[in-house]
Amino acid sequence: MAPRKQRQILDATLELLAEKGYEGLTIEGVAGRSGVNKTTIYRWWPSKAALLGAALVGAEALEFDPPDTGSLAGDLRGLVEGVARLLTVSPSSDIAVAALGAAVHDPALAEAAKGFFADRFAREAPIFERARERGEIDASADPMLIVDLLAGAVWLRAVFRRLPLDQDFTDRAVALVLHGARPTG
Amino acid sequence: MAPRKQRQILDATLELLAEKGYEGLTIEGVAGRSGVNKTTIYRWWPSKAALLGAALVGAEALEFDPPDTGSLAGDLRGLVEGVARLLTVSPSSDIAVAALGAAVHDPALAEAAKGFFADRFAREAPIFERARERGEIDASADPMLIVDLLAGAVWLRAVFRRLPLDQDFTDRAVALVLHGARPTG
Amino acid sequence: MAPRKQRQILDATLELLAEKGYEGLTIEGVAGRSGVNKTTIYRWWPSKAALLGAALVGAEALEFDPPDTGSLAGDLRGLVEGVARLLTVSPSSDIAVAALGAAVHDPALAEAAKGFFADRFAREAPIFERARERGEIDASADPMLIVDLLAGAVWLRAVFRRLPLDQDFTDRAVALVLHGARPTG
Amino acid sequence: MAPRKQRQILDATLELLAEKGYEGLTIEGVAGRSGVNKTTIYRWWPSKAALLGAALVGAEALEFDPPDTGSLAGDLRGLVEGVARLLTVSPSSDIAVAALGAAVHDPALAEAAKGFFADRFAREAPIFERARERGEIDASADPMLIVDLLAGAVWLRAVFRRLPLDQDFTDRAVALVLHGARPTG
DNA sequence: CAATAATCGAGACGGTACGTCACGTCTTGCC
DNA sequence: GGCAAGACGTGACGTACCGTCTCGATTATTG
Repeated sequence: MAPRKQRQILDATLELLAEKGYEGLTIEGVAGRSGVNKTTIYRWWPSKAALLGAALVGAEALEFDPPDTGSLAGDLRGLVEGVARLLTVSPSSDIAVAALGAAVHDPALAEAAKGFFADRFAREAPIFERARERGEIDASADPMLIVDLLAGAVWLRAVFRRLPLDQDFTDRAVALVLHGARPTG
Repeated sequence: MAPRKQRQILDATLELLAEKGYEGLTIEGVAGRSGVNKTTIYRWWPSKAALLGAALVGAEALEFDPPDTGSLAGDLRGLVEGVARLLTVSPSSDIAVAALGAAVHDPALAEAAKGFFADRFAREAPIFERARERGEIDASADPMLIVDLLAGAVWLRAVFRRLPLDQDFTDRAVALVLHGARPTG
Repeated sequence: MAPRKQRQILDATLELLAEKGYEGLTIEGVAGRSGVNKTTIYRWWPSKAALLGAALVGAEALEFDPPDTGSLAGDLRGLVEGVARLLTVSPSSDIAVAALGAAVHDPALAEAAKGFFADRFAREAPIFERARERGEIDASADPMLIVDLLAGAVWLRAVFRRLPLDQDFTDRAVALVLHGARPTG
Repeated sequence: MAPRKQRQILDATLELLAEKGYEGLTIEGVAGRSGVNKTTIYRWWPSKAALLGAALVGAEALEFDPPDTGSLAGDLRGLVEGVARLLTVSPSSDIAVAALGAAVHDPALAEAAKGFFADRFAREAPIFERARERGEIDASADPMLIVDLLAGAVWLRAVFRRLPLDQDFTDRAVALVLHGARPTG
């Protein structure tokens, strides 16, 4: 009913992904690393993407604790720093960037990515509830838009522009978005 | 001095990328499609990534005309719509998304992506110069931050969240950023 | 534990060797002819030479029945004729000549050739034992020298000089060697 | 009317043959070694075999001085030793063995080999004329048979059996052949 | 001494085979 | 039921040489 060797297989999957990237991640490699026969992997996961998808569920590296600093500005800074860390500091960056990059090519991973972002947002939402209670934003503000603007910019800079993401970037980005989202009147 | 069959090869490369994605793009496939021998391709480009990098240079699908509507709001809406179109409408989306996704895995393509974004930004900069002359933003505004926030959010939604990018999204995103970047006082 | 397609592969190898010679013998050709995949061949034999070596073991064309005519002269004539046939009559000549020619270039085949000649000599030795018992040669005669002189001359004429090997040659060669090896006193 | 770079090309051909054997001898390699363009070689020799054939003509390593010791026995010993040296001592062995081995596979080289042996025999014939004058053999003796027996045995042992060719072998072989060829009565 | 050949270098190409890697499938038998 | 072991077909990889072609550049020689 359930693969006895699941743990070893999924662990090896993430290790190899972090070490060699998505293209270097092979079923045979996972089999070798985890000391399991190749056919065993195929019995449970139909493809590399499915295997990786399963491995990512519950990957500690992608764990995420939403900040709660007492102010929206602080929380948003925390968010940006968290995303920046996720995308630039090993080993989470190896896993996250490779997996998200692969999601572009593969429907199964795309679905996983969608779930990942949905789940994340559910955990980020309280930040905005608290902010609304504190009067830092008004009801019409769009929390998902705000996090997408910030996280998107971080992705773009970290992955595509390959620019360093320093304190200054965080401050400016959060300030701009915050300013744009502050309550009218 | 120069590959005689360059045009055919690079054209076939982009076609196959659009049709089958990055993983489905093979040198042998390009050779077959372009009516050229495999060795001829290897003579000029050392890898799939290098070949794709070369093909992307001057790819019409990635052409980009910065908007000039007379107002910063209009220009930014134009930008967002342009990026959204690039990432969601075939065939440019097939090419752009696959290529950017692959840039995550490959240094050569990462470099190409960096160049692509740098070049794009150079063409977007005049938008902000005009806005400054019109007094829509002040000197301290950071144009690259603005475009990264907007383009990043578009990428996130189009590629990772797989959400539709409608008129409403454009308006809200531009409004927020514009509001946050408007001149103080 | 053992290649399931061994028979088909080795058969095809000998066929192609006979048809196209050693240089025309290719792994891909053998794969095609035997209806087997190239990788399957490489799984079991590391090189063309090793494959051919394996194919030659037990090749019917190289089978050899030592003559037993009742006299040394007759047996030696039988030997010479046998070698001449081996080296001049299809298909054994195609196989034997090509394989021996290739042994010159390849250590693995050289080893196979060595074994072939050693094995042959073991089967020829009884001829000389019988001759000794009959008093046709004395104890000091060197059987291997005798067969090497005869077989060597056949090789030289058949392969290098491309001279016909007729009855007359056989008679003269055997007579000379026999005369030289006859018991003293 | 004649290739200007002939010397360099043919020299390089023999060098490479000696170094890497026949299979390792490539037109591109010869071009590289001799500092000549590949097309220049193809302009003058249609194939590797033709090139090698040309290179072998006048190869010093194959030079041959027929012995003249004053007795047939001595001359034959000289012959055997000469052939043994040719086939076992570098660099002549590298060239001769490789070339003769390749002659098995290629008509052009086979022709060259034929010429080589014919030429050699023409130079060996005087040995037997002198022997006849001295009364060491009678008119019916067949010189070519004698040299083929001896040279053939040397080839067999040196190349196929990989046996050492010592003084003893020479003595025994010559004695046997000589004894068999001595004048009757 | 220039005109005119012969000879060569260079660059680009299609083509065959190489030997390798990873894929995904199947069968058999152990635990 | 889960797994290991082994054999296999398949596609693509990146490489080495093959043999050919075109176009200029360089030599000789000869008129």
